[in-house]
Amino acid sequence: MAVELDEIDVKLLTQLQQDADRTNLELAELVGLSPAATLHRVRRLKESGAIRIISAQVDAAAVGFPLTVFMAVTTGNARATERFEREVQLLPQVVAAETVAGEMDYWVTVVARDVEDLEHTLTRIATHGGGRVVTYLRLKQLKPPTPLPLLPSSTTRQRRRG
Amino acid sequence: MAVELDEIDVKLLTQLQQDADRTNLELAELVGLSPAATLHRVRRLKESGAIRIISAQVDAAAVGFPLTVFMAVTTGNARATERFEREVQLLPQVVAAETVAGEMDYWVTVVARDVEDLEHTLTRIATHGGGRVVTYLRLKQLKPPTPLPLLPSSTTRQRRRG
DNA sequence: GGTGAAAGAAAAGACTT
DNA sequence: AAGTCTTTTCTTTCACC
Repeated sequence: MAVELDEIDVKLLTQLQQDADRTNLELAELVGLSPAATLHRVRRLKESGAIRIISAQVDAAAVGFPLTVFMAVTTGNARATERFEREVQLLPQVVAAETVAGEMDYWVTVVARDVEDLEHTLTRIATHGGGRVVTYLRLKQLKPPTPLPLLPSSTTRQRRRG
Repeated sequence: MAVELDEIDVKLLTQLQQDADRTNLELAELVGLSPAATLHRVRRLKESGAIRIISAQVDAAAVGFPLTVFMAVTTGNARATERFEREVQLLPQVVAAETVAGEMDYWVTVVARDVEDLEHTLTRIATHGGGRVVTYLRLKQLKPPTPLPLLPSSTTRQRRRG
């Protein structure tokens, strides 16, 4: 919790997570601040690292990747782990990967143009350090990415539940 | 594959996925086009649905959510499924959820301020339709979200592998 | 940290190729 | 579709509160 947020910061972050494709003027109006102050705030949020990047969310299916597969992966020994981590970085079809603690060791997101493409990527992973591999074919978004349930940093510890 | 892309579209989408916080002028220079043409292209990509939204990627840990947990969930009967889907929509700590085909039925992303907060959310899910629930605590990003490995839509079917 | 105004930059539109 | 030019609008900075 490195960054302190007041109510306006929370509003700004919530708005920007939903749609960052707005002019500073619109944003200022939305949060009830002057354009100049809004600009300052947003810059501060970027510099502080609260906002990592602004990026375009591309519809994978619309641009030729109708298949998205999530994979839970375990690796055996240190050698396999190393191979696996390298392979994940190299394969462009792997669009995200996380290290996790639990029943499995990694969570990997793969996109594919077709079943053949998919099979190729899964095989590569299975034969490059992947031990147990469980795959899940993404069917649909039940809840699309939602803004974080932010709260202002109160001096007296905040606590609220949804 | 609803949207046809040429080489410049691919460049634009790749750039915008990495950083959409640039002026149209900079973007135009990057892809080697005039500002007006670039503006047209980007608008077209938004209208066609290739670009879903432009959004701020917020660092959850930096703004008070040090814990991210992925959950694989199965629901039993139709009644449990309905309860579960409703709960997922209601809980603000659930920041994303997907329907998947495979060993489990859902993939859910949860953020939490602390272990207590997390326990609360996991219990809510487990007691609202969640059948078998497997949780994975996110440790670190192995491969941060990467642009899709886009290719221009050639008339003769394109095919390339990484 | 905020406001308001003025200068500079970028986006939007019309026209040409 | 793309380039250039002009108009309109937004962004940015600065002086002040």
